[in-house]
Amino acid sequence: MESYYVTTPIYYVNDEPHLGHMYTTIAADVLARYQRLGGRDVFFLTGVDEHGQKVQQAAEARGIEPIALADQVVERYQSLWPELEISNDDFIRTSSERHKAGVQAMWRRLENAGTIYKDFYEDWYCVPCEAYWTETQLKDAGCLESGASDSMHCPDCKRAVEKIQEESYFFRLSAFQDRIVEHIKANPDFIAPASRRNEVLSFVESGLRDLSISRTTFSWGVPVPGDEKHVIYVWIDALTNYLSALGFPEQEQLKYWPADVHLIGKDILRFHAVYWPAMLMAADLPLPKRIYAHGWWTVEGEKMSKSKGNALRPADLLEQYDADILRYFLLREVPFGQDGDFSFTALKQRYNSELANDVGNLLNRSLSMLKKYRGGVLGTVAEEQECDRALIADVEAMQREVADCMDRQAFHLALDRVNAMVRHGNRYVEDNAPWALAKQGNDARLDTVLYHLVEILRLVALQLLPFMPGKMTQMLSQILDRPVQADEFSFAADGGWGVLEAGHQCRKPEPLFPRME
RNA sequence: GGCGCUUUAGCUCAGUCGGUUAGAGCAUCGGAAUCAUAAUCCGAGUGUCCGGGGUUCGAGUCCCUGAAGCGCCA
Repeated sequence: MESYYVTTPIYYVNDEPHLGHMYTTIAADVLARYQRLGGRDVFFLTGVDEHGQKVQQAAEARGIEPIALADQVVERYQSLWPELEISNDDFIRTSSERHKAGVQAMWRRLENAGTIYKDFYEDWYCVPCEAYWTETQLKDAGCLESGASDSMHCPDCKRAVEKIQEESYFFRLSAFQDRIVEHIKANPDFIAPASRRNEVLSFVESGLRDLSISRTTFSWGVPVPGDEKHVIYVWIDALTNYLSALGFPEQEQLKYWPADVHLIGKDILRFHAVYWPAMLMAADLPLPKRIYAHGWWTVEGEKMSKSKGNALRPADLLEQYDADILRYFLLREVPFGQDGDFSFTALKQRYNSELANDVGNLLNRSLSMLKKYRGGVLGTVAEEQECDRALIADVEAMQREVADCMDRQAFHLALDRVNAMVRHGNRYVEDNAPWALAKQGNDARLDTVLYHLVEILRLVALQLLPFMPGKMTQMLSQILDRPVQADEFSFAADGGWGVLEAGHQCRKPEPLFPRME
């Protein structure tokens, strides 16, 4: 069976779960569910990054061990994901033994390949503030006292900062510049969306500098093999999660590697599109097939921030809306890859027009008529007319086009295509006016029309199942008249036209998406 | 400062290789229908395709230039 490996980033435990984490993880889940329906052997990974100075300091400030702090935040993620119907196959923690083994193995591979060397890392340090600043940060903040780089001052307290030198291991990133450029050029879909690809390309072409990959200033992390006063810095530690979760290095044959897609936020694009491929090249491992950087959400037109206090908390959203509604809105409202705005009026508008009025009402009116005119039982299909054939052709086109969209992570277009199918269904009802057929006693035509309606509803539900697993299992329950599970379906067994048979009984409908007032 | 992107209907956006009358959804207005969650369907549109210049038989599309907004890098 063909495999499919999709990942989210590992989320940093210094931060509570927010809308951004929720967004990436839902997108990954929809891909995973869609591929499972398509019969692929799916591995969907998410997890947390627990290491680093910030977590160590936050733990110290609270007088607890870093692992205790991490445990608390991990619990927040692990309890949130099921509420959002996230179907991840694994959850990787960087503090786990299997991850440490993977990271240290990666280090040794890089070392054996001759791509690691020891040198000194330079930084600026403000003694009173106990804060480290990079030269770039200071220059950006305009902290040059006399315009010369040896007279920097601290952006916070404005006092002079001193240059410190720290022993550090380096990775020869510069040696991979040409190969990375070649790879990006030879694989147009490697980095998506295209605008990000261009950014990365110009960044790499402008010249790569070697990367500092260890620290001695904190200890909460994976020790460098053979030099325990060094801790492996975030790049190698975090990125290697995608392999350690698969059993690297124990498993020589990594079943799911290379990943089909790493979903990431645009803030970590460079690490995934440049550092990670270089590391994999050095370690002589295949590169992921695609890295997709999605955009940011604003809330009611404003940037989310702690100081404004307008950050949307997933738990609060879930009190107001079904997980399915949030999943649908997030993926429908904004093209994946672009920034978007989360507004409650937009959510309500989309919900009412697309889910309540179009999908929900088509289900309701169709099953109501079936109940009213035929006791809920499907009849046999008589002679098909042109409009019936057009409807079937449209369903089949929808299935192909949605598949194409999902291959490109174009969620909003996939949903738009399904909505077009639903509109076609509503048009079909008007064109055929089953109530008139019932009045005329034209049973043969009435049965044919009702059958076509129920079949397209079933196939529409199947396409929407990855997006709204809860609502769509309800929809399928109404159609199939039995309790169903999302994972019992597949495109192979259920995706064809005509699976429902004459004599099949459907349920009396209940509104699936009640209108929001 | 360098590189790149964007600018199209009231709003959000699509528009392939230069080719008939520039499209979709939402919102608005008019009509039809009564199966349905007052949902649905049909119809009507409205356009300085950011400005200016150029290439061409022909430009939303290609080239030059200006403006505004944004991204990455420095």
